[in-house]
Amino acid sequence: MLSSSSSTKVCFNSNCKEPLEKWRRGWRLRTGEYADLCDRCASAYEDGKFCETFHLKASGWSCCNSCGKHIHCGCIVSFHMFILLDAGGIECLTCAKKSYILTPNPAWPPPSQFLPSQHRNLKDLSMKSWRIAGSGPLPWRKAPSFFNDSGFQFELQPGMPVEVDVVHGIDRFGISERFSISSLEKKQENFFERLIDGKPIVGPSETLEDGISASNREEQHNPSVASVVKNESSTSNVSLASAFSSKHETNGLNHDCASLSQWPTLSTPMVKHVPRYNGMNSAGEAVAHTGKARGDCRGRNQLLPWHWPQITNEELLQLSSNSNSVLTPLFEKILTASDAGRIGRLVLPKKCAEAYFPLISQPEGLPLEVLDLKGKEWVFQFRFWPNNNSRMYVLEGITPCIQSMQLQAGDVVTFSRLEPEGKLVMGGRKASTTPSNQGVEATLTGNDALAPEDDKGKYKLGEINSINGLTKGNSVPARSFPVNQIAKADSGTTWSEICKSRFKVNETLEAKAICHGKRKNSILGSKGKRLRVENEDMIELKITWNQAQGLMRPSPKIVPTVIVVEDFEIEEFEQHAPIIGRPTIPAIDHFGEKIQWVQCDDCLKWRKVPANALLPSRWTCSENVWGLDRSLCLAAEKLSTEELEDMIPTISKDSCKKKKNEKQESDSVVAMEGLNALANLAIQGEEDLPASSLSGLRHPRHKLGCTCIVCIQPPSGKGPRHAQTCDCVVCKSLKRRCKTLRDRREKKQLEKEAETTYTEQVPDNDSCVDDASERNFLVSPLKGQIDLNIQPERDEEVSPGLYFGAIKCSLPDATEGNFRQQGYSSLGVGINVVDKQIQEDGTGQSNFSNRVTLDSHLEKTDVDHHLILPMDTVGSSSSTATRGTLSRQCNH
DNA sequence: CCAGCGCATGGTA
DNA sequence: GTACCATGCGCTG
Repeated sequence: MLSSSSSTKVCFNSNCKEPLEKWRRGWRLRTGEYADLCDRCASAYEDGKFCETFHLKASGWSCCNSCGKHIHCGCIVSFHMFILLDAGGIECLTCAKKSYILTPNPAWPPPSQFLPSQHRNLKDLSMKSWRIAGSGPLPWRKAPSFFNDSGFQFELQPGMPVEVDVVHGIDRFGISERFSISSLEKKQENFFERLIDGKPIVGPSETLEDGISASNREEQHNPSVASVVKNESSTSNVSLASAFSSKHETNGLNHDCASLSQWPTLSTPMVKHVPRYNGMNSAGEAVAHTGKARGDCRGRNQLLPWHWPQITNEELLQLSSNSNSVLTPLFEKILTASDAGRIGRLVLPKKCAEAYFPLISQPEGLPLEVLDLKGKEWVFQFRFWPNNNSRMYVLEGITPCIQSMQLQAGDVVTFSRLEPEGKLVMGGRKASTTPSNQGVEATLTGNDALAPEDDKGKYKLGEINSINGLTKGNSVPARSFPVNQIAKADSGTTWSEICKSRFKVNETLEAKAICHGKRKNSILGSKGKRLRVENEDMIELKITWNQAQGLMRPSPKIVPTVIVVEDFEIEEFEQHAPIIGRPTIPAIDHFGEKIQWVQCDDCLKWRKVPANALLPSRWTCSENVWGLDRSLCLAAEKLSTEELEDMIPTISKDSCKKKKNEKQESDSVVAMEGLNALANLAIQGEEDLPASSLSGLRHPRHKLGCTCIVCIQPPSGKGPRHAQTCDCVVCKSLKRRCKTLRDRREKKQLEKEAETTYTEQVPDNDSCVDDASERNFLVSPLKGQIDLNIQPERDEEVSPGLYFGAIKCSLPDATEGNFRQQGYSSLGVGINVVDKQIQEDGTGQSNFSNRVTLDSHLEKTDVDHHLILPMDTVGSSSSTATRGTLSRQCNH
C-alpha cells in the first residue's frame, strides 16, 4: 500500500473528505491512478465493506441470486464483485466462482445502468501523465493504462451490449481496481489464480474431463487472445497487458503468447484487443469506448473495425522485450498513399485520435514522442485541421519513421501504448506479412473457427463465402468471441460487416467478389478506386449483370440448362461456356435481313456476317466463311466509313429511347463503354495494361508526366485552365482535331438535312448524338489514349472543343438480350472511328488499344449487379460458366 | 522552383 | 443526409 504524506489532500471518498496526512490506496480510478483514502475508508474498502458503509442509501443494490448477498451494483468500488446473469439478476463473485463457466458472459447492460448518475471524479478522468515531447505531463483524455492491469480488453459495438466474461466484465469500464490491491481482490485471489494457472473455472454443466470447456474446445482453432492475469503491484513485471491473436492456441495455452510472458496463459476467448475508452461523460455516465472521448460524447460510435489493433506477436516480442513494460494496443491504420507519401502526414482516424491522443484545442497541436519497434524515439506533430465542422487529425513528420520501417501504402501502422512509461509506440506491419491472415488482414480473433484458415493463414473463397453465408443477417458481438457466442448474439456488428471491413479483399479476386464495396477494402482508400482498375496482376471490371451477360456469347448450338435463382433465370453452360466474343455492329442489310458488321483485326476492314454468327474475340477476314469474296484482307470493304457512321445513330436510337426511360440504362451506357473498352482491349489481345499507364503519380491512369488534358487539369475541375489562345502542344493538337471533326460534322449535317425523315425521328434533346455521349470518349492528344474519365459538363468548360464527338452511338438494349446477339460494341466502334480520325490528322496512333483507361464513369455506373472480371479471363472461356438471363431488371 | 501548410473537395460508408 | 477521410491544390516561404 502506498503511503505518503501531504498537507492538502482529502480523502477521496466524497462521504468522508477527511484531510489526509497519510493516505492509503483505494480503488483504481479511470485515469489509472488510485483513490487516496483515509485509514478508515481504506480499511472499509479493503474489508469489502466500503459500499455497505458509505453507499448504503444509494440506489443500485441488488442481491446475489445464489446467496442473497447484497451488492452495490454499478458502484465503482464494488463493480467487480458481481457478474450479470443471463437470466437476469446478479451473482456475487464468490457464487460465480462456483457455478459460472468461464466463457464470455452475458451481455453487459449499458454502462449507465451501473454507474451513479453523478460521479465526483470527473475532474480526474482526463488526468494522465502522457509523454508529450517538450512538455510535461498533459491531460490525457482517457485512462491510458486502465486495461493494463487486468490484461483484458473488450470492445463495444455501437449500441450493442458488451459481452464480457467474469473477469472482463469487472474491468469493463475501466473503473476497477487492481486485483491485488484490496481485500476485495484478495477474495478473488483463488479465482484468479485458477485463471492464471490456466484452469478455467468450469461450470458443472459444461465441465469436461480435461477441464476444458466445450466452448474452449471449439475454440481450439481460435486465434483467441491469451490473457495474462496477475496479482499486480506497482512494480508489475507482467510483460503483456494484452495478448494477441494466435492460431496456435490450443487447450488453453497460447503458445505464442506464453513465450512472451512468464505467466501461463489462459484460453479465454473473450479477451479482445481493442482499445477502450472508459471515460465518463459530463453527466457522469460511463461512456463506452467510443473513441469519442469528449465533446459530444455521443458514445455510440466506436473505433471502426479496421482500426482495431492487430498487433503481431513479433511486435509484441519486440515491444515486450522490456519485461517491465506493458503494451496496450490502441489502434492501427492501413497506410494510404497520402500517408506514405512525401507529405509526411498521417491522417489519423478521428475517433482514434480523439480517443488515444492528447486533447488538443489548437490546430497547431502538440509534438508527440513516439517510439518505434526498435525503441527509437520519434517526435511527431499531432495536430488537426478544421474540416466540415469537424476535425481532421494528422500526425506530421512521419516520413522518416515510415521510411525507417520500410512501410508503404497498404502497410499497416499500429499504435500502442507502453506502460508504465506511457509512451506511444508506433509499429509497422507490411501488408504482405500480416501475421494471422496474410491475405486477410483481419485477425478474426476468436472467430476463425468459422472459416478455418489454410496453412498459410489465408482464407479460401468458399470459406469466406461460408462466413458470409453463415452469418449474413446475424450479428456477432465482436471479434473475440467464440462461435457459440456468435450464435447467441443478437445485436452489434454483423459478421458481414466485419468481413467486409477486415478482409483485405484486394488480395484476392475472390475476396473482392464477395466483400467488395467497403471503403477500407482498398489499401488505397476511397481515391484508390481509380487504382482499383488495375491491380498488379489483374484488371477489375465492374459491370452490371445485364452488361456481363451481354458480353457473354454462348455458342448458338449449345442449349443451356436454365436454373432459377431468386427469380433470375440462369443459363448454365456445362461444357461450352460462353465467351466474351467480338463486338460487332448489328444491322439490317438491303434485303431486310439481320446481319452484323465485324471488323477485321488485321486490316480493320468491316465485313458483313450473319446476325447469329458467333465470333471469337479475335477475328480476321480469313475467318469470314459467310462471304468468301471478302475472306481476304485484300478485298475491298463493302462498308464505307460514312455508311458505318450513319448506321451508328440508327442503331443507337432504340437504346437511347430506352435510356430516356431508364436511368440505369443511361448509366449503363457509360459503363458499357468502359466495359467494351476493356473487352475490346482483351479482344485485341492486350491482356496486360502497362502498369505505368495506370499508375502514374499525378493521375493514376496516366504515366507520370503525362500531359494529357486530364493530367494537366486539376482533379476537381477547378484551377487554372488552358486559355483559348493557349498554343501549347496539347491545345494545338486538340484544336486541330476539333477542327477536323467540326468540318466533318458540318459536312454530315448538310447531308442529313436532306434526310428530313430521319432527323425528325431523332430530335436533338433525345438524341444519343448529344455532346455528353460524344464526350464520353476522349482521345488523348499525345498518346492516342481513350479517356473515359471525362466529366462532360466540366470538361466542356475546360477547353471548348477539346472533346469532340468521336462517335455517335449508344448501346443496344442489353435488357432485351440483343446485345449479346448483336454484339455491338459502342466503344469498339468508337475506337475505330476515333482511330481513323487520328490517323487522318496524323496526330494519333493507331495502336491505342492498350491505352484504354477506365475510371470513375465506370465506377459510378455500377448500379446494378456487378461482375468483377479478371482481365485474364476476359476474352477467354472457362470450362463452366453461367450466364444470367434476367427475367426482370435487377433493381439493387 | 520546390516543399510544406492549410484548406477544399469529393468519394464512401 | 451526414460524417469521415483521402487527396489535391493554392498559397506561402
